Amino acid sequence: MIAIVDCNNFYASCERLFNPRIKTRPVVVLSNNDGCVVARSEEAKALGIKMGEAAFAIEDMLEKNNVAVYSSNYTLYGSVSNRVMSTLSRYSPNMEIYSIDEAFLDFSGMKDLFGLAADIKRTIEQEVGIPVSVGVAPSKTLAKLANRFTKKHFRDIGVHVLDSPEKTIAALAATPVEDIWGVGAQYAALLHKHNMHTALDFSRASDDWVRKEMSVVGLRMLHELRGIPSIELQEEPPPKKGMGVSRSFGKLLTDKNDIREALASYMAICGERLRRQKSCAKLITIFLHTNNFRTQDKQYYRSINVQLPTATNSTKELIHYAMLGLDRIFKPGFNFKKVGVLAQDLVPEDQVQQNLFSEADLERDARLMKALDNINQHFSNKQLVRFAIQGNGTKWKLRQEKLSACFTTRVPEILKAKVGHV
DNA sequence: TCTGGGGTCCTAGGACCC
DNA sequence: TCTGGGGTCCTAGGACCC
Repeated sequence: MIAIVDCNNFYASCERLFNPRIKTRPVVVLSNNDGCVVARSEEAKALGIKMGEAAFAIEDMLEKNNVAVYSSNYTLYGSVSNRVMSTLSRYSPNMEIYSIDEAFLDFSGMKDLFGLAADIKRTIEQEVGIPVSVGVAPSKTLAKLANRFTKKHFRDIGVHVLDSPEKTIAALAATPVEDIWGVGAQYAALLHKHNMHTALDFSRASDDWVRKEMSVVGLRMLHELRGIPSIELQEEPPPKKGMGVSRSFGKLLTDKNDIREALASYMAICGERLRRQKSCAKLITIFLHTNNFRTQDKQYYRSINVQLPTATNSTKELIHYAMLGLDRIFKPGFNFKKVGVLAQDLVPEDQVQQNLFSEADLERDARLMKALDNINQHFSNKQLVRFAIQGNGTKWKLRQEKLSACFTTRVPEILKAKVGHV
């Protein structure tokens, strides 16, 4: 049996954790750039605020309903996540951290699964202060389904175990196809078109039809819903195949120099992440595009691959080649919204084929990067030390107007408690 | 004026080789 | 009038997840 533990409204719950004053107010957290809603408390959901809704479109409504609005504070959420995960790891030797707010636990061979799940819920809420829900079932997909089922129908219990055919069928029948893990808008439309509306309907579809219409991905889902585990628990996260950094600009940009600054800064972040996981990239992809929500604007989307002569994770080298790429795809006369970079063909740092002629440079570069990382790390990854080309971000940087403090990671921002007189 | 970012996996089709 | 077939690698695009 497999359990999935999922933090309820995670980002919103994190904001509440350090700000008791918003315990009873509706809370929403916005995406990067304060663009759209990415997390909502129950009260916010009850107001009809949708996931992904554009913030500017509901501004008045948020104010009228006294909604507490926050910019995303990933440093804070990451550190709360670490606490949740370390508590969870006490409950099973085999665990997969699936996302910032979810983990699968292997419950095979364990007894009293309901009691165990209930204990997890109680403990996380007491020790970390984040509400969670737990679903337990024979497969990951059914565990996710059990989790959603309890959230919808038994929220106050927050724990559900599918340990009998009767309970499984009841949960399948109560779950619309679009709520199945792995079914998005396209597959949901397809299933409805063929008269399958609940997970139970889908679980009774024929293998051949599903294979043909939904590929092997659909087939795997189908088997999982029938209780045959087909998606394994992944304890070690597999090495990343690529890593990308991109951001929408705080405002539209037309000037190539501004875009160069932004791209250099994203490349620097990417380089830092590469060094942290001790990888080098052999290929980088640069892309640049306009805002396709603005129908009044001419649209432009281009990307380009730049093969690096030697795999590298030196910010200096990476920026150099990123700029060459940008030179080839930049075109004046457009309102640009976003630029980004993907580092691909990653190889372990210690397996890089070195170019015979540049070893001295490589070593010097590596020392420079190490010094730079040390300093920046000390200042909570704020990229205090930058290359000149990165500029200061005044033209393109994100809007983050409602950022909460880094309560858990920056000493000056640790929560202060006042005790005694008012 | 304002609509996120970072990933994964799968498939189809083209290029190329023998 | 005829115009192979199979394997591999690459890329673009689609679908999904949180």
